[in-house]
Amino acid sequence: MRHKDEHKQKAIIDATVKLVNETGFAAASVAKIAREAGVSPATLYVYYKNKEDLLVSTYVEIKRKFGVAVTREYDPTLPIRDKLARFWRNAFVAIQEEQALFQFSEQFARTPYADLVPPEVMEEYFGPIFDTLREGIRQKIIKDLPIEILSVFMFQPVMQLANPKICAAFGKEPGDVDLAFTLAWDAIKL
Amino acid sequence: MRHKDEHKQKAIIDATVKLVNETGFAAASVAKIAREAGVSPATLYVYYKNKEDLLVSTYVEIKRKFGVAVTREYDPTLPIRDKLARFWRNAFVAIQEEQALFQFSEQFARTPYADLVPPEVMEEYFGPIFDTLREGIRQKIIKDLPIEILSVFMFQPVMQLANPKICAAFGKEPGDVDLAFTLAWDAIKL
Amino acid sequence: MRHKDEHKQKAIIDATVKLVNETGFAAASVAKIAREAGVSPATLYVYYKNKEDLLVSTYVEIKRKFGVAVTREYDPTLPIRDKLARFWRNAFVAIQEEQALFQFSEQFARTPYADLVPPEVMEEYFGPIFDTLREGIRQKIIKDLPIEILSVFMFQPVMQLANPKICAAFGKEPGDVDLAFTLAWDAIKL
Amino acid sequence: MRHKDEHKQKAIIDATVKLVNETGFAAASVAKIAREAGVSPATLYVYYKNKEDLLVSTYVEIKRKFGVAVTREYDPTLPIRDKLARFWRNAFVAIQEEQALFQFSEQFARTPYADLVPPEVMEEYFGPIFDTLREGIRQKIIKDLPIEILSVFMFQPVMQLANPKICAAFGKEPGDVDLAFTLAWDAIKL
DNA sequence: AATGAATGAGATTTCATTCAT
DNA sequence: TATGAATGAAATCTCATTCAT
Repeated sequence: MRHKDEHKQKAIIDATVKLVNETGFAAASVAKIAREAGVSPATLYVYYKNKEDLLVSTYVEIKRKFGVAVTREYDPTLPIRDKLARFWRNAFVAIQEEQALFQFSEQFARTPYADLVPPEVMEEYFGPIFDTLREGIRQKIIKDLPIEILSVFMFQPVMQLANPKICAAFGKEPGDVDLAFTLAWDAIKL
Repeated sequence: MRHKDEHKQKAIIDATVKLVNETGFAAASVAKIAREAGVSPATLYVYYKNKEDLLVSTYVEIKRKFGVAVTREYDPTLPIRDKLARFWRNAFVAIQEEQALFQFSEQFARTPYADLVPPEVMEEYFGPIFDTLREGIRQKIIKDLPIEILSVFMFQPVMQLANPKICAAFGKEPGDVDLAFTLAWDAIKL
Repeated sequence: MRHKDEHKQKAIIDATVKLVNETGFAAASVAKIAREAGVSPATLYVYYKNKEDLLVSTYVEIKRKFGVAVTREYDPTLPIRDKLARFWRNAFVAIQEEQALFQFSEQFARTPYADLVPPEVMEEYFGPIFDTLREGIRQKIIKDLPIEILSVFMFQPVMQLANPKICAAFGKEPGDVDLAFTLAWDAIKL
Repeated sequence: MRHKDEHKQKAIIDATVKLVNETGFAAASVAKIAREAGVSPATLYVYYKNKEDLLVSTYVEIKRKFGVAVTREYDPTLPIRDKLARFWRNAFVAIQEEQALFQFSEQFARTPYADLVPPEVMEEYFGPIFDTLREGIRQKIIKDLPIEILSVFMFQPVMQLANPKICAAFGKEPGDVDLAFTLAWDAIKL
């Protein structure tokens, strides 16, 4: 018997991301995704239970990738501010480098589909960030507020800044990222 | 598509928002929207040219409503910080009060459909906000950065904070909103 | 608005019966039925909720027709034997005249679909037959056995005899039917 | 398709019968049958040419089994009535013991597939029964009618009586079967 | 012999829209 | 204006079967 073809798996995910980004969730049909991926629509059902499974799995996989990218080179010995700065810069770079994946995840996250993803999954991928914020609070460096709220001020802006559709002007000059981080930091620091 | 039966018009918009929120754009079919609104599918085409027109019009209408709500009681004589604080609070209250409309607009905005809406429309609704930021820069009260970037730090967080799915803990206590505004202000103030 | 087209309704039922008889339940697809009926597959779903509804409704309708035909000219004053003879002859004629409908119902009845039909429906259509058998028992003309068992001996044979595939030789000669009824009567009479 | 793995062969037949009985011919797909049997869909094609072959072979095999069961302990020296009584009782017991196989064969026999089975095959399995009826006619013990018609009156009822779905009340008491045979015998005896 | 992967063809059903009233 | 009927096109998914191992 044959083995599952890793190449096909990747082609399907890429096609899904591309089509959803270009045409939206509503118009991204299984047939079109399959054609884009160069496989038969039936083949898609060898890899995924159904369309929902395809979309949710793709989302989770993307979130995992970003989780890895953002927490890359995590150094627990750094000062709080530097740790957060690294996460911030990592996030900015990752989003810039994988615009398509990011756009997909942003679109997906606003969809009712998103409720199907268990929250533990997300928690796992971004744990170090939350830990760092908690540590900052304990050390009285960061304002004593719920983690979700601090996260919103710290990381929501970077997601917009890295999106050239929204902030075309941003990120071209060296120093832009450090400057923007300062704003985020100013928001949450004590 | 004007002045036919206002009551039916509203029923259709409400049904559209409800269905898109609950089932997503892909599953919100004309037939289901019509059933939810208590009219025939054909009736829908009396009010809107086609499905795209229905969705885009609904979005623009929602944005208009939020524009009005956010810039309500605009007082040009107030200090910069107080003007922004009012926008902020208005936004928070408006989102809280019209969760469904807000959710729809968030979902819609990430859709390729959103590109069909001319940017001037948005500019018109939220003009006073941009003016205020520009004025703050001139007065050297706010950091001298592109308006889009300041907007991101100032208003992106409130959109998340007002969403109980993301920040369940927020907004229950009096003072929450003022406190949160302080964070946003700290980010952009000089 | 338009009205539902009785002609189309009938065309769909006829097409269903024809295709199921000729190709079996498995091969009788909605598309083929629609084509045979001269309507769009989508139109079929205006009249029936889904394929199962189409098949079950068709079956119930056929049973109703046969119920009417078998109990036609029911005369409560006749002797038991004559009443049963009339049911018997009616059944034979009805089956002969509507071979296709009968074949469909026979095939359907052996299908798991048949369990979806509530038994009261059948009871209603064939009530007079059961009443007559009960009366015969009371009058000590018929063997005192459960109605189902008597029914089996009385009416199962006629269903086979009227089927030319099984009994090609039967029913050509006048007197065949009366003769065959005698066998059924001999089985259940005291 | 002979003598590979008898165990697998049996598993496939059992799965076929089970699925056809529970979900009908239309829904009994090769994939589901294979899963139920615990083999790969491809394996099925080692044993049978195609799906049709699987179904027809299963039917013929079941008919063979019932033929053997019904004519078991055939004693040519017995009187006509006793020979038929034995066939009758054998049939009743066989159907009762192999409800699933019987249900499958009943369902299959009404299907257009059934026309693919050459009639000689059936004749071979049930030959002794037909011989006995012919003998009875010759001895002027049984009514002089075509064999098919006598068969219908003699054996159609037992097929229904042994089906608990139709005759739930029947067969529980000792003597039920003998009593019922009397009815069948009364129908055809001179 | 046995199998999981792969697929073209086709299944059922729903879609957005128009028609006739 | 308002609508239920009607439909071609397209949706998702499963089918029986073959392939490569």
